Amino acid sequence: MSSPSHASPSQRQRRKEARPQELLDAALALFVEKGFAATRSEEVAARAGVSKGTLYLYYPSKEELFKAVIRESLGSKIAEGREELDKHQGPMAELLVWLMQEWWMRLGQTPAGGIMKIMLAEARNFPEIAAFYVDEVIDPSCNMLAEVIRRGVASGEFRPVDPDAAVHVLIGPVLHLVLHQYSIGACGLDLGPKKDPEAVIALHMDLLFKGLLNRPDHEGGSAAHA
Amino acid sequence: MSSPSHASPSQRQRRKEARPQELLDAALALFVEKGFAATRSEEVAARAGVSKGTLYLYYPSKEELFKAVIRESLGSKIAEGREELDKHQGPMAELLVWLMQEWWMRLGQTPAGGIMKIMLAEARNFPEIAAFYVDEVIDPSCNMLAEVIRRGVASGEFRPVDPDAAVHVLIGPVLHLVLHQYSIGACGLDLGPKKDPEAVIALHMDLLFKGLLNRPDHEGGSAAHA
Amino acid sequence: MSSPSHASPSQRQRRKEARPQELLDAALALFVEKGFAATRSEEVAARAGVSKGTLYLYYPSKEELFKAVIRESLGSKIAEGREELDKHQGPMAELLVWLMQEWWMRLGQTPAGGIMKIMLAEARNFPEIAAFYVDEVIDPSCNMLAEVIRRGVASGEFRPVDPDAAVHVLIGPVLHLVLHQYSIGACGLDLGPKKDPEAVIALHMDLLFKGLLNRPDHEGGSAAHA
Amino acid sequence: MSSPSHASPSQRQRRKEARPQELLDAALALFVEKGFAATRSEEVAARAGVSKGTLYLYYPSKEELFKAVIRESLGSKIAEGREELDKHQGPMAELLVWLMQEWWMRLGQTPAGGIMKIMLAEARNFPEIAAFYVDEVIDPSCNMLAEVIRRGVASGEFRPVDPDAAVHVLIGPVLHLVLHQYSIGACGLDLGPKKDPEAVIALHMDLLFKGLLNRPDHEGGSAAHA
DNA sequence: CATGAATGAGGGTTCATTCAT
DNA sequence: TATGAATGAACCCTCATTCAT
Repeated sequence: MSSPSHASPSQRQRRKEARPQELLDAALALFVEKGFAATRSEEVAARAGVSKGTLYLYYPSKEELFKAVIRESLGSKIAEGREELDKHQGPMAELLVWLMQEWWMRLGQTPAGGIMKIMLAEARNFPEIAAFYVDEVIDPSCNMLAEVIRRGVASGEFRPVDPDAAVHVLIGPVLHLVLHQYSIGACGLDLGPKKDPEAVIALHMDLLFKGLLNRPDHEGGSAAHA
Repeated sequence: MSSPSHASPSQRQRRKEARPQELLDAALALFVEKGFAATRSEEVAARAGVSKGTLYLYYPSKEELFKAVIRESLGSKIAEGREELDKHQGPMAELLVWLMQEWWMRLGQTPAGGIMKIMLAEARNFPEIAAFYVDEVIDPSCNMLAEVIRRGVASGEFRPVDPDAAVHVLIGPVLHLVLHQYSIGACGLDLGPKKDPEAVIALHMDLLFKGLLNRPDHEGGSAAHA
Repeated sequence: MSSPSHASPSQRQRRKEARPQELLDAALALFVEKGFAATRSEEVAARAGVSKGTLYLYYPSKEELFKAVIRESLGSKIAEGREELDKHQGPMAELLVWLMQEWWMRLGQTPAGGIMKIMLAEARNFPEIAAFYVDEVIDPSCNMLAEVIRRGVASGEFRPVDPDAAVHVLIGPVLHLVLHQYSIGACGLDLGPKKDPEAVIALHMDLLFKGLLNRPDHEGGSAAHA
Repeated sequence: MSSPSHASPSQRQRRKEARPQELLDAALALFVEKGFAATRSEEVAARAGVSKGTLYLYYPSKEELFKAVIRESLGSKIAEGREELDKHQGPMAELLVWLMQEWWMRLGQTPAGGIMKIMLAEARNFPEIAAFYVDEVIDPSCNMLAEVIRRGVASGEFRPVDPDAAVHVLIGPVLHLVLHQYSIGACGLDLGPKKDPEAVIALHMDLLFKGLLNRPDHEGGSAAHA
């Protein structure tokens, strides 16, 4: 599937349609690992099992390849969350938990999450791509989450907070986990707490809803993760 | 301050000792702005007001310069917080607020915060630096914050939570703001909510302590998500 | 005529025999327009309505294609002038005028004239072709013209001049017009005098025969192109 | 002086100012010999005795180098002829002879003449340069020669001819000789008549003034070059 | 110490040529 | 026979690094 050299010659024709995807996969993996600038286009080609020149049959330049990687990886992932929001019926808190977990699984567990790291590292060198990323990924995501907060506040489920600011509190820890995983976390260092990201997310939700302060009033301290 | 070439001869002597620091400052600013790979060593020299060759009198290679920048920027910024922890008397919540605000001011408002972005981008290409960063920055910071949580829990101020996991919830939003500021936020795009980072931090603290859920002040526990 | 890809299947059979010529035509046009090195072989194929690979079925390399273009374009255009010389009866001056006009029409008005430009540009890179060109085109042409001069001198029609040197005076202006037309003249710049090449040739003949100097003696100053 | 490698190391500093000229000379020679496209920039550098990178310290691209070659070679050669025209007193015929001979010596005997060949070959690929060449070289030259003709006609020395058209007749043979010399003439072929370009020019002048036709009437047929 | 001219390995990209279909 | 995907050698240009001054 991703074996370097050309395996049997009879497969060539069949590969033709898979090539773009194979190249995108290779590029994503390497860009995440080494950064965009530090990845040589020949490496991408080699990882996809083709020669340098072949890469340029499918993408006219390294930068266009980068854009294609972003489009392909993030393009459709946004609309899905939106749909969930629209069809959800129960309390917003439930939806938020589901969204956070889903996000972690989609970004934290797949190389697509590494794109965030790339964007952070290269945004200033590629303003055009940064703008694309903001328009296609960041803005829709934030808007959707803000809408969840807004509805919760409107229904009285949530305290009255600024939805836009709350979104960043919401996002922060998950983003942190994702970014960490693809940079320092990938260095082979043994980082105690990051061993269990799901637990962090669970606690994040628990704290978000109930707060950190002890409330002697009623609940006798149902903390998460004893 | 940054006048290139030859100023008055008397100033030169004075400069000589400042050179290493001037070079590190220049390098830090550029690495943060453009990334390590995309910064040309000649640019660094020019920004420090010296010639290309001079740079190599102080640092044997671009990579060593990079390491020096990181080392220099990270050194000993940690101890201060530790002291504050030891001498603090009031509730831990107060200390946490002070620490978050302090952190934002020190990282968000100074170029040193850009180091986080650099580390994120280059950690995998410089594992030794990453290890250094973990040992000198991440671990101490996390340990200190964990200690704050731990004390709060012990005193009954906080609910019983896993301190290590809580640290990441705590850190996430601030880190997010800092990283954003040095990458996408620097692209000139207009990003609504990020216009007021202090408000985000304030809300972060508010939510952290009191939770998002509406609590009719005594009510029988409307906790979300058991 | 130049419809690419697959026309009707019946036309294809017919085309097969025309292919070599179509390829040569396409190559000639492009070599004249852009030069040999700057013309991509795929362009030649595309202009001939075939694929890149097909070109190599007919010509083993771009260089061989170039040689074939030259050979094909130059073949046997010389003999005709020769015949004219042999059967001509009147004064040599008349013949010269006819030859010059004929030459201009054949070279100046057809893409074949561009070959001269190509030869000039590429002769040193393709010495064998240059030799071929000298043998097949330059020498016969010059010899024929020299013969015209020689006869004119022998019959007393012309002053006694060195025929070989005279040939170059004869050729110069026409060559100049042809070359210009295919290089600078094709750049869209507005070049006053070159708007009327025929007038230049007419004047060339007039000057050649009667000279530029005013001769009060007898003929009452029959200048060309008042 | 033009020995490839770096001779003695002490000369380096001294060479610095000579470098641009050395590079231009090398580039001119190679462009004339092989054409612009077919000359590798590394070849130019090697011929100038420097490395590839050094070339780019002086000229930002191969194309800019090309432009510099043209400017440097042709820039000032035009005005000089003009001066001669202004201060000349005797008959225009004398001036024309002088100009033609001068031109041949300046273009035919120096590599600068090869630029004409380059322009011919590359004009269509570099319209900007072609425009420059027309403005700076062709137009001034033609205008000057037309002026000579015009004065001769006005004074009665010459027959009434169209000056602009006459210029092309005048130029043609010289141009032909120059171009030939740098293309086919440089292939090592033995080309009889071209062995003596000065003779061709002399005959060109003789024919131009007196014409080719035998004129029994007055002067007893003083032909040039028996 | 400081300079900046010079180097040359290396990276992105092109394109003549091949070959499986 | 025709195709066009694939190759890989070259080419232009950059830039980290060196070194003579």
